[in-house]
Amino acid sequence: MARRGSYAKGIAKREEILNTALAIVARVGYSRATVRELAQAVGLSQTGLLHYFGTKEQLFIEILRRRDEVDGQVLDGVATTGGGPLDLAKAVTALQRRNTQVPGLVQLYSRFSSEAAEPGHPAHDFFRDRYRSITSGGASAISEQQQDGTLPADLDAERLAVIVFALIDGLQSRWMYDSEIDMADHLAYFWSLLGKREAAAEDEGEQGTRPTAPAQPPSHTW
Amino acid sequence: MARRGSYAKGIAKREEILNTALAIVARVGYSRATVRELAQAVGLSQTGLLHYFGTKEQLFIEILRRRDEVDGQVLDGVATTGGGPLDLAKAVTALQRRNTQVPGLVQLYSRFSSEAAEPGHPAHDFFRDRYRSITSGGASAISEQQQDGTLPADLDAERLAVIVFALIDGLQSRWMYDSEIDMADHLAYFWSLLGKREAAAEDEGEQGTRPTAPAQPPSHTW
DNA sequence: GTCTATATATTGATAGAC
DNA sequence: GTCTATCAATATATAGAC
Repeated sequence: MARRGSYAKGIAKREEILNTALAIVARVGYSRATVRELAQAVGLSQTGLLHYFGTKEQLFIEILRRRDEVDGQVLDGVATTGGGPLDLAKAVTALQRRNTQVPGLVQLYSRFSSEAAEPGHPAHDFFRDRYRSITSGGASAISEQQQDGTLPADLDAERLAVIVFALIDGLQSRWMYDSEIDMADHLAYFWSLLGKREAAAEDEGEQGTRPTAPAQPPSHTW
Repeated sequence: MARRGSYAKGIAKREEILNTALAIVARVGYSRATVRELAQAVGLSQTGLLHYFGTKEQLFIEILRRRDEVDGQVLDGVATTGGGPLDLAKAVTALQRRNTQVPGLVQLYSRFSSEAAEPGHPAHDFFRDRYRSITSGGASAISEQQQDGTLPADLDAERLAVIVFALIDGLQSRWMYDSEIDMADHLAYFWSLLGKREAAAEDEGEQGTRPTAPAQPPSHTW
């Protein structure tokens, strides 16, 4: 993109828009999140908003990217076992619990990803890459935990990673129809079925956001 | 609905439309499955098609109902262990393998169900009820297998049922982005993690449609 | 029952002024 | 950078003839 005018200001405004849009979508969901509606919510005209993102799809992609970033930061503070490897069970369970608070985002993800499944869709590559990324990241985490002894060594890390993230998606789809079902609880139960488990079991009840380790460990960007 | 004119003929035509539409959608997917397109495919005008189903949503609901019926019939011939209870692992694995052959239907299900997650959507109740139905059916099957000894007795049948069907949905979402991943294989692997397993393991390789038992057992309509 | 023609409603995108 | 005004593309639904 050509940089003219106040470059820094443009970025800042973009950030501001993104954060607001993220909050709006989280509340009103996908259907009402038209470009017009979003523009109005951030105090811009439709054209003004599109000026920053070009198309609706690009805007939504950026929203989801931002969400992933935020989630990654949350993970850093909650899912590392005292400087050890990422505790995947703890991580995904925490994120799933978090999702309960932002139904609109869950809906955005569900609908947008299902639409973009079509090969020619502008967001197709984004989701494809994201899937691969989280799967490979998840598989790595599992492998580390296996060496660590916190997960059984005979598990197929790659296949398990695919299964875990598929389960997460599926639970969200289900939850949208029945908010009574506890996504985090089901996820924790799944981990408990894997045999040996350290952290997954202790994460049953409340949604306490106790900062286990306020250190500054590596950022898990997926 | 008021019955006038040839009632039987109306039903027959409806059936014919449904079967054709099912095949069309299975091939072209959701986006191209507009009422117009579907109407043309069955040799009717848009209005002519809508005459039978009222709205697009109703049409799609009926298509999915029909699909479930067909799937249920398939199950009857493949997933019963010699007159015993339904082998859930075998059943869902077989269905998942079947889904590989009808990408358009997988897409229809994914997109339509994500759209209908919105509370006011015409198809919301259909999916809600369907989820409940398959979950309760799945939980029953698991319970029976536990008594039967083909599944560990300490499993939480209800929670496991939710997990299984969520996993199925999630694998489909993933598969649309990466048709290389073997849904049935991952599903089978999941079952293998549950400890004791009888039938799930033998279902690894090919997609042979050998009719294990050509009997006429009870129909599993979920 | 089925068709033609049309109404209606949305929405994302663009042109061009300021 | 931002806005007003407008375009253009769908797609569903309906009116009314045959």
